[in-house]
Amino acid sequence: MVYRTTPKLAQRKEAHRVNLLTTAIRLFGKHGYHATTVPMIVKASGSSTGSFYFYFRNKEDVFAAALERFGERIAEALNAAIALAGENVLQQMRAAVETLVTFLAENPNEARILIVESSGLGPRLEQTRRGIVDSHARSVEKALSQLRTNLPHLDPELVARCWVGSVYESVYHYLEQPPARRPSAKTVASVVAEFNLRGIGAL
Amino acid sequence: MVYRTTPKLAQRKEAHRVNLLTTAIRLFGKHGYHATTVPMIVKASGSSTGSFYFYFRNKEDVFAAALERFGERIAEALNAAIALAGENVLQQMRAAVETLVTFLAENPNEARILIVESSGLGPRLEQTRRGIVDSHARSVEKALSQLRTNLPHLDPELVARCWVGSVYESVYHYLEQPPARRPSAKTVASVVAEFNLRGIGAL
Amino acid sequence: MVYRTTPKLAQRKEAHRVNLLTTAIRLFGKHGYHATTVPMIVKASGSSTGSFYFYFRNKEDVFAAALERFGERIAEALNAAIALAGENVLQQMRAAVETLVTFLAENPNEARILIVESSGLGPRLEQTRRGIVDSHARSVEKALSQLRTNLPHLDPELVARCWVGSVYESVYHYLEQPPARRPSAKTVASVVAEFNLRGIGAL
Amino acid sequence: MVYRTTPKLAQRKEAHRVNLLTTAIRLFGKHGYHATTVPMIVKASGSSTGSFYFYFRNKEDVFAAALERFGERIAEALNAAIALAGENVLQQMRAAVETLVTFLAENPNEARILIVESSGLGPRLEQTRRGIVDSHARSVEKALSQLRTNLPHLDPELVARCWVGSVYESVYHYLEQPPARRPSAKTVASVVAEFNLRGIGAL
DNA sequence: GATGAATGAGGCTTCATTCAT
DNA sequence: CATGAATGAAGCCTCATTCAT
Repeated sequence: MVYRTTPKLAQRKEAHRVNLLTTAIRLFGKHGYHATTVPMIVKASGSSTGSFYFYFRNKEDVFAAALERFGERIAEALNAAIALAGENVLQQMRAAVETLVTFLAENPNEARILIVESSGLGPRLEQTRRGIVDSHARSVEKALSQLRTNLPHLDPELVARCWVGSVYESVYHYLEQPPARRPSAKTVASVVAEFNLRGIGAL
Repeated sequence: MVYRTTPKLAQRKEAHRVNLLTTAIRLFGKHGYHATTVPMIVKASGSSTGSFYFYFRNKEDVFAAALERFGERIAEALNAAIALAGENVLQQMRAAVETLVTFLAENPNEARILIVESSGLGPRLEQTRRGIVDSHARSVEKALSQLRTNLPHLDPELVARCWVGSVYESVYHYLEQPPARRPSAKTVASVVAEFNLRGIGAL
Repeated sequence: MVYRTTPKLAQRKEAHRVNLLTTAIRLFGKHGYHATTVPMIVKASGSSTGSFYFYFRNKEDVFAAALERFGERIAEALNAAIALAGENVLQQMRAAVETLVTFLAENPNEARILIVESSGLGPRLEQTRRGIVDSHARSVEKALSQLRTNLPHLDPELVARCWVGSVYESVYHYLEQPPARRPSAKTVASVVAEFNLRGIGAL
Repeated sequence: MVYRTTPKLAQRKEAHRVNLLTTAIRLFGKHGYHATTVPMIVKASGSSTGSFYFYFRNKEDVFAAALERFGERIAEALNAAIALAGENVLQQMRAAVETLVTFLAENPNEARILIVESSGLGPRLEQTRRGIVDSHARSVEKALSQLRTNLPHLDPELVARCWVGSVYESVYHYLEQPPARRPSAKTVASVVAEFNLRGIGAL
């Protein structure tokens, strides 16, 4: 990782950091947290141990960074989709589920990190994961509260978990299948959305 | 681990093995797979390293054994519950969800092992986990096929995943809460069952 | 470090531990604390990293063990010498100084560890060192209190430090000289004893 | 480290160097040689890594510079004190001890560097330390030679070591005490002087 | 069968130092 | 001259596993 050209320093730094981070995500997604070693990341990214620890406090830190960044990207995607879906809350919910499924399916490495690898890694990462999952859950809860008038009453917190759980497990299962056997992400998305909307009694 | 009495050898052996396994489950459930070391298991069970490796091929092996045993117990519990529920498929499905949720909630260590810790541990354990999850999914698929006549058509494989995902995530969330804040397992079970039955259009 | 013979297990363990410790002392004495690495100790003793950490918690721990053991040996030597010196406190003091100097000179590695290498190594080791030095100082203080009748009054704590400092620095200097140039340890011992006894006004 | 004014270049450079050196001394005195890292010095002084290595060959080099500078300052202080003490060699010796003790006590960081931290750091620094200690010892030897007529004969080299050792250890001990418990530096100085003058039989 | 001492590969991390800008 | 990003050697330590007793 030697930059002989002359983009501005800040750019080079950012590029270096991103390069490390991207590589890390790929490897974490492929081998999992524990099986991915710092030397592996360093080698695969063409950087050096020193640089790694210059940009990240430690291994946990890159993982958290990957998770956080992914959380932000998900939030952006969801917000955009919801905005596009107009005023109708039902349309918004459907859009949200479909976007989430699609987005996860399109980012398999990150999805694996979030869904599969981020559990059981100690408090800090559990915390970060929780942050993301909870934010999904809260969106659902919020939408639910706007719909509740004529819906059967179910504990919204729990329903939100069901919602999130069904999305994650579907995507997990989807990603585990050999690409040849996979249905289109669109299909998965719409089935899951349907299931969930029915689940709350909205269809 | 000193056996002064002289029951038959086979019994002593089995007791020793079970003792190690039980201790391992507890520790895996509490600290997770990686944070639980063989010395920890050995010390906590009052056994010895040598015995550990006499009864289990390696660390992965105990974990797999724990997982498999738990899978069997779940299957037993589900079968019993379904048998009790009579002929009505819908009743059976509800009984299945409620039993699963309750059973997981009542065995938090094992549940954590299954839901939280068994992901991202390499092919073999992933396989074992898959076996269990898939068996749940297949039960759901089967029930679905008996109901399908008048249900909206949704890919049964996928629906089964939604079903399983909502159960696992609910229980995960349930277990993460401080006992004081937890609703009763019964409540959770019935909400999840309701959600899932609605999800397939059966309510 | 493979023991194929069959002395009792406890003996083998002790021998292994002592072997490690002795090697460590030699290397610490020769290269100092920081320049001595665990791999060096392991290699030189024909043991293994694992064994090292089986017998000692960490590098600091061996050093402390070396220091403590040496402290005990010094105390034993001093007590024996004082006992031999009879009732006369003055004789005892002289015997103490001479024994200390001689003992240090005869155990150059340990002496270096105590005098040269054990400063500035963090609280725990500083503590251990202090323990030894303080015990010397206290012996001096005690003797002083038994003599004080007709001595000029000087703060005993301080005088004790002067006493210890002069011994240590003399030995340090002695050990730094090429063996050829060294006077006999006896000579050094008696000069230092004389100086110190005069220092307190006892001669 | 930004210089907006424009004093002559040489002055700026010198100021920069001194700033680094001063900071280094403070940190070395506080944390010790090994626990003080170049980044620490650089950050604390508001300079940069590059500058550090512009002004000093390496970490050892700053330490040596600190030691040397301190050695010079001690020598100056001693010479001044001796000059002030007049012709009487005994007075000179007393003045020397008292000045040394006081000076060390007044410069605790540097004193720690000299007494505590400069041992066991490899040949070069050992050498530098030796230079300073030896110069003290030689002063004592010289004074001794002027007094010897009516003194009991003791190997002057050794006596000089006792002398230095008692000063260092006293100051070491003095500095280790919490400021609240410390007697005045003056007191310490005079006790040590008394002890040492008696030690050579001059009182 | 039971024991636990012994092993060593390999992980994570620090930090002195260099050099391009 | 000043800066600080980049480097990588090397240290400490853990832990799954083996095997002699």
